[in-house]
Amino acid sequence: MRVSRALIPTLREDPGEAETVSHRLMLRAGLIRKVAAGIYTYLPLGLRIIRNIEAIVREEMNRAGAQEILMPIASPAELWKETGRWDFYGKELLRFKDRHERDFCLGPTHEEVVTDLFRREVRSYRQLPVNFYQIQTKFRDEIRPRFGLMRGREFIMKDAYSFDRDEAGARLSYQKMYDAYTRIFTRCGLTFRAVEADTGLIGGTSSHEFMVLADTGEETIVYTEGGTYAANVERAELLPEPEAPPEPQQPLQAVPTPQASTVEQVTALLKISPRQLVKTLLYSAGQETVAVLVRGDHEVNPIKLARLLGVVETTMAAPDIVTSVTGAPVGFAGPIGLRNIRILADYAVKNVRNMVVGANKAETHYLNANWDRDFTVTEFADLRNAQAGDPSPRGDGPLRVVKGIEVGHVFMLGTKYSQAMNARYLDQQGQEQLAVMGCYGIGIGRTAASAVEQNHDSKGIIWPLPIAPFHVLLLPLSPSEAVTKKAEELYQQLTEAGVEVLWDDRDERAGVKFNDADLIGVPFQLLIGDKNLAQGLVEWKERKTGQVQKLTPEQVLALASGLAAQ
RNA sequence: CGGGGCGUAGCGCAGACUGGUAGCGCACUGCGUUCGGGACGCAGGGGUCGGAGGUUCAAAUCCUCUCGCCCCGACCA
Repeated sequence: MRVSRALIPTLREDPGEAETVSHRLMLRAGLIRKVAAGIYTYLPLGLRIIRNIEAIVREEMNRAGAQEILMPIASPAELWKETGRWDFYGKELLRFKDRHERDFCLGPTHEEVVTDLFRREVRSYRQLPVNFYQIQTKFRDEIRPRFGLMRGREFIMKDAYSFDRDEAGARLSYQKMYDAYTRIFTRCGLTFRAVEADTGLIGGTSSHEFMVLADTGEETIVYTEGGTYAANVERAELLPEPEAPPEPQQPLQAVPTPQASTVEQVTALLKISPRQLVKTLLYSAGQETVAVLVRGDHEVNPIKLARLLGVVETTMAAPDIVTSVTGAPVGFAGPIGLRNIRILADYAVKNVRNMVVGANKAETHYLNANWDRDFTVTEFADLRNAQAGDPSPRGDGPLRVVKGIEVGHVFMLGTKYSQAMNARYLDQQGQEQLAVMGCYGIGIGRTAASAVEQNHDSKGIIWPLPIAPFHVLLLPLSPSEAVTKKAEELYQQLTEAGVEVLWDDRDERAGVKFNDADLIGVPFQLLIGDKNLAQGLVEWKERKTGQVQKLTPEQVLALASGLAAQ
């Protein structure tokens, strides 16, 4: 491709709208342009990267035995009503009506549509297992789209759905996808980790997320040094702490804490450690309000709470509920004297003696409260987020914390959707059985953005070769006839040899070309200048290291052809 | 949805407080010179100042409403 004929609108300056590295660089390198919040056009270079990732995904999915199909973006409400997700999915599901006033939505995921296909077309155990996948545009009306392709509303996703005869089969299908994902992200040149995860809106019995490690990641993951345990912090399990030796119980005492309602303020005022304070948080779970006790230096995990209570979702209680339950303004809730409400406490609270708690009275806290003397805990449970230093549930050392970007997610669905939609097959005995499902997603655009997060320097992007928009960027450095002629010749020879070459044939000065080349991040630059050419040499420069080799055109041809063949 | 910020030429911004008919850099067009890390000269083109309404002799500027975009938050009582 010739730069002079292509739309590659690089920007000299950082666009004002972008903060994150990948967002900024993808705009500056002329890969994408925004159409609306979270909605982007892929320009020629950006699309080439997307297509490269898709090709790797496709190869590995096919290799794993999955069959490619393509489902529609619009789907009718009826299917979603069958599984209850028409109501359950909430505002993220973009709904609309057709001209006949029939309800439709833009598919955020395709369990309903694929399960409908399965129940209509697949009859026999002999046809199982099957795995259908597609690479398609999804729409999720995100609360807050951000960071360019990282969290878009419209985005390209590979989604796959497996159907098996039984749990054991489903586990095999799941493992195949897990292995395929490992190969895919490895081939894309990413540093990643598969972690245990929560199943969220998709549901199901268990899941793993594939996390690209990056400081800008929106997800927090915990893992152990030895690598035997890794989980999303939403999911990471914490075991009960060993019981601490008893301490003498001090008398309960109410103290004024004027202007101090947060943990920070109260601990500063009373000159105590946050570990000595126990927060009392009120949560709404459906109609019920519950009190949740966690140590001052810990955070409640609302997903764990919801799971314990057997509800879909828990939210912080509204201030008026807090006031009516505790009789005090927000900031002074405590467990002592709370009536008609379940009091759930995190395991760690059990070991806090003579704790500080809110007094259910404005600007007042209690000192020296003890759970076995002053109030009743309905249940101790794992209710908080793991943090660095917590013990691993596998007993293999302290947990460490890193940030990650979720690029892939695999789920064991069980029979959640087959049951709801009556997707059955006939087994060997002629009996109807529910298909056991799994589903598996990869964010294609997010994978591209993650690659930028992990591979860049101050000058721009450094694409891993397998997903790079081109293998080689050909840079004639002067407009002399000799240079122009040699560039044209090499362009043709390389292209014929199967090397993907971007030829910067613009009438620009060398500096401009160098800067754009570094920004776009094609892995290798082929420099043609008068001085070297006079000796029959050209330069081969690696973007990542800046290393330059002076080679003959023949050597370049051999080298580049070898790379392209990889 | 809550908080903060921003919409002025393709991009980055100034002008607004103190109202007087729009400017800078880059990019773009033409000609010439230049040519290995973002060249230079000369001559040009391009903006209903996000939109609507209002105040005023006069509005990018003041007031009201509205649309869009970005950032933080939406768990810590």
